[in-house]
Amino acid sequence: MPTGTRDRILDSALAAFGMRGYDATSLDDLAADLGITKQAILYHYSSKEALLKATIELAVNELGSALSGAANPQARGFERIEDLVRATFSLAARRPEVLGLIRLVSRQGGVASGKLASAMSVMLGDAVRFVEAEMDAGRFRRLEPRMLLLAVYSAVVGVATEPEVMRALGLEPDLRSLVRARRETIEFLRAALIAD
Amino acid sequence: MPTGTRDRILDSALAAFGMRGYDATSLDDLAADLGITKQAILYHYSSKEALLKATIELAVNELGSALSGAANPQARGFERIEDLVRATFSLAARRPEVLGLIRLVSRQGGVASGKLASAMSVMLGDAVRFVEAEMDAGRFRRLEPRMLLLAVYSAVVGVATEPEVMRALGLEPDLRSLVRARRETIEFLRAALIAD
DNA sequence: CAGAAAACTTACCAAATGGTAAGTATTTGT
DNA sequence: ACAAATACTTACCATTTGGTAAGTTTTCTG
Repeated sequence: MPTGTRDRILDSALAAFGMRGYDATSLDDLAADLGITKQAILYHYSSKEALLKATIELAVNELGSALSGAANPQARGFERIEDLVRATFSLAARRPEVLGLIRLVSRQGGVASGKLASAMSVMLGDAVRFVEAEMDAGRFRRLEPRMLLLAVYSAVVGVATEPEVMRALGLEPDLRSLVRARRETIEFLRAALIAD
Repeated sequence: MPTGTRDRILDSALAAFGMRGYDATSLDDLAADLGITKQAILYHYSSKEALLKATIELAVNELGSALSGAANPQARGFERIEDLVRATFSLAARRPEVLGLIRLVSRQGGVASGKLASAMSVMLGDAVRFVEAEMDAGRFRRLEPRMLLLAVYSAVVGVATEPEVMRALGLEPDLRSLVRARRETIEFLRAALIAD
């Protein structure tokens, strides 16, 4: 629970931007939800765009700490991937808005994508090195590491954040289905990654 | 090239909604691009929402015909998946707005998602039956068919439509990279799907 | 060729939106 | 105790937005 008004605004904005979209969320809506006036928001954040940047920063930090908290440096090979996928699904269940916002920005690009890109490329750089090392050790199938990561990222984030497609497949996007989706995604990735 | 004004509006709207987003596109913008007035748009489509529904219908049809045109009914096993992935990437290169719009709507849900969901569930139903048959024949690894499709769909559409993540990975989202992404995605799926 | 239907345009409008200016209450440092 | 910074609110405002009403031109039809 955030204490200060500033944090409450940030939290509410992250939820609204991540779930309903940036353009679809007005400052008046946000203010009404928080029981304050729009100008209180503009006091803490100089503009709507500045608020967006702050929410992106928060989302990237949350994703980063969720993943780094999960990544046991001892773990080798597929175990480590499994940990990361679990952490991603856990985040998707706990705070869907975080992945929602990251997806939104990473697709749209725009002003704030610079921050996201630079923060992501550190994480992705580590990931590339890990995958390369595993390939060299013969534990992972040899594929182009960056493309492989893109496919893995897309699959995991897509499964975790695509409720309408789940519905079209006749699956309700509730917690039980999400757990099954996680299990199946891990099996899918296991099959794709592990060298024979 | 569309001839009538009505078709030109639809085409332009699909491009704008799919690439920049629904809320981010105003009817005035659209009208200015087309060299007509906003009221000309509202003459052909009763409201912005009605226009959105029409663009979704068009996008679903384009995706449908791209996929059904690619799916050689003779093809069995992974060949068929390969054809579909190629067709999806080809569509992503030719008309990125089509996949963009579908992704947008499938994530956002909202009013128009009903149309999309019903159109998609036919295609997905066929896909589920195909995957199940291949599993029964022992050609595909046995996984939960619907979850498998969700993962495959997410991976393919994600790779094909996530330019910012590609950039974060140090890959320029140009045609050459897209071709490589396609090849790597196919290899990735081959490894994941084909039974030992 | 008349008239009516189709395909627009010009003229408005009410509501919503992001943002500014100025005032007020509250906390804080000295 | 007092000034100054902090944390707001009330009052506006220009612009944009989707949409309506009514008029005008073009095209089809009998």
